[in-house]
Amino acid sequence: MAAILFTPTNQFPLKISSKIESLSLLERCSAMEELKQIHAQMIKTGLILKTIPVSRLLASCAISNYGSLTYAIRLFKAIPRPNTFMWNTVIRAHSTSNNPEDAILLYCQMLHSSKSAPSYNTYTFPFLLKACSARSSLEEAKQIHAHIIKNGLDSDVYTANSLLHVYAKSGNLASARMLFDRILHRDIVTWNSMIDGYGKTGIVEAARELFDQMPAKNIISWTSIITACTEGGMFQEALTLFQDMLSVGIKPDGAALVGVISACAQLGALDEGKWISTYIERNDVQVDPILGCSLVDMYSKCGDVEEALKIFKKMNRKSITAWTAMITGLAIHGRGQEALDLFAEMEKTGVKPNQVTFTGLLTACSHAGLVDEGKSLFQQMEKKYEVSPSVEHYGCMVDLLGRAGMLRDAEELIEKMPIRPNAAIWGALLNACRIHKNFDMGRRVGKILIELDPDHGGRYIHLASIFAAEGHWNEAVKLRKMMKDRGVSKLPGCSSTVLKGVVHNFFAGDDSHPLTKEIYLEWDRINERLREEGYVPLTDDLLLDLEEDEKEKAIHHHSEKLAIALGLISTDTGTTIRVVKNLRVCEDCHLVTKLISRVYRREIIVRDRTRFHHFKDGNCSCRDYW
DNA sequence: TTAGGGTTAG
Repeated sequence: MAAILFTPTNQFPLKISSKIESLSLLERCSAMEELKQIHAQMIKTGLILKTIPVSRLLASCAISNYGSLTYAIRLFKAIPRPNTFMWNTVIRAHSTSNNPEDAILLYCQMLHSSKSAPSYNTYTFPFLLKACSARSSLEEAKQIHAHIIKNGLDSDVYTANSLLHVYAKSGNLASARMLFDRILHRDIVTWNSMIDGYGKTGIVEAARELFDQMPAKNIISWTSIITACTEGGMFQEALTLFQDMLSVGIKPDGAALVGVISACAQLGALDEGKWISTYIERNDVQVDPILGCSLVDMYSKCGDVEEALKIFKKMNRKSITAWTAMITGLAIHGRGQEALDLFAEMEKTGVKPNQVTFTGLLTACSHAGLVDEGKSLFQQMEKKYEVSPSVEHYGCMVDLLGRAGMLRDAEELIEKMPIRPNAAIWGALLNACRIHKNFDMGRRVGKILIELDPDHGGRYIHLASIFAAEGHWNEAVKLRKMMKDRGVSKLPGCSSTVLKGVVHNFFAGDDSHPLTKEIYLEWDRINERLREEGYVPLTDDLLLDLEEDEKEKAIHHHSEKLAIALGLISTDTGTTIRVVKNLRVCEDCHLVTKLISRVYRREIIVRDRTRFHHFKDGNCSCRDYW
């Protein structure tokens, strides 16, 4: 008589009467509770002793998205003589688990369990190598490679691809390339692994060359090259490749979109980011936790924090990464209190903060001047949350105290910190000395920094500007000479603005733009109009020993001013102008942008190296605290 | 059976 099944979902036929039926039921199963019932019925009917049904049951338990590895292992242990398929199934399940090392242990057990004949087959090694890849264990991969050669399985394309992947992922590109050249019948996976491995190690040009040579490309090839460009800082190329991908008719999925969304985030390309957002909605692309997180990050970094919040609130599953991205987003917009409120909300949901979350939180406190809150978080992070402060967290604290004018406290923290302070820590203190015009401390810190970071031009400039501000021109000139003698150059300031999908980059005094004449003429008009409003250029930041009018000329050709001037002549009245700058905005540019926002009635959003400035009606969201 | 995706101080 057929067994009766009672399922919570009632989606099942109510009986198992044959081997075929058990297989069909397993295929339709979608929850562990259902699987357990099938298991029970299989025991009752004796089907559990049949190889194929028990193999399928084991696979459902071990590999399906609703399964349970613990349950699978119990089942596996009860099987008297597991065959190769069953061994492979449990090895495979462990390779993607939290304990991939167990896959290797199982392989050893497998070898011992069958001494007479080899129990592995070509399916075994890809899983094992995946486990090595997850553990970043090149040594184990090499040992497995030896087994593969010994057993003559190295010509199997799956095995060869897996080996290639593990070598490429671990940065062992010479071995990966050797394997690649030896594989006679390369398939698309061979090519993709190679592109992804050359991309991950930062050799984007080589990845691009391979990509162009590929006989046929699929969505993973495109994703790999787009992601490689984004990770290698070639954001515009990532955007162009994305357009190429669309034009050849490849429909992007979530993973492909993440790469290009990140490129938009880095570029501050809001319109392109919005276009992708709309694409996701119109094409019903599933917004999984990773895609959602990258959208939140993109909207925050493109200056639209409200949209970031909307997306964040809509996300069903909020990972710690998503919470952190949102907290950091609020932080860089100076919305410190909201960042802290969001953290409190996160705690209620039981999500545990990590090191990056605390970096975001301390940044939030720093940019909003929330000194007590920052101090308290810093004290609690180790005691309450078991997250040890890293050099980044000390950096945030030095910045927080320093910006707030508590220079001595900041210096004391550096003296007491258990980790060796790096250049960034001293850099934060030097910046605070500059803001609060503490020249004595500034000189001291500047000298430490130049010793610690002798190739960083910004350090010399910082210290020289402190000397200059004090009127010590000789010392400032000496530093400039030192820089020149040592062959150190300063990272040039660069601002960009995106207009109709095209990125326009400007350096200070740049005359390479096709509209350069119009841009400089526009600046002259702006200058005249602002002076009528009482604008007096702030040249204090300049270290150059120049006459006042020369200083003004230098300051008026700063990259952000050129980008804003282009924005004013190229966009309609009332359009928000968005600029991204690689360095900190100078005092004069900050003042000018505030005035432009009032006089020209334009919202201007500037993202500088550390944060956002929203200029509107003559004010800036940073409240001049930056 | 093998290949692609997210958050980080100054």
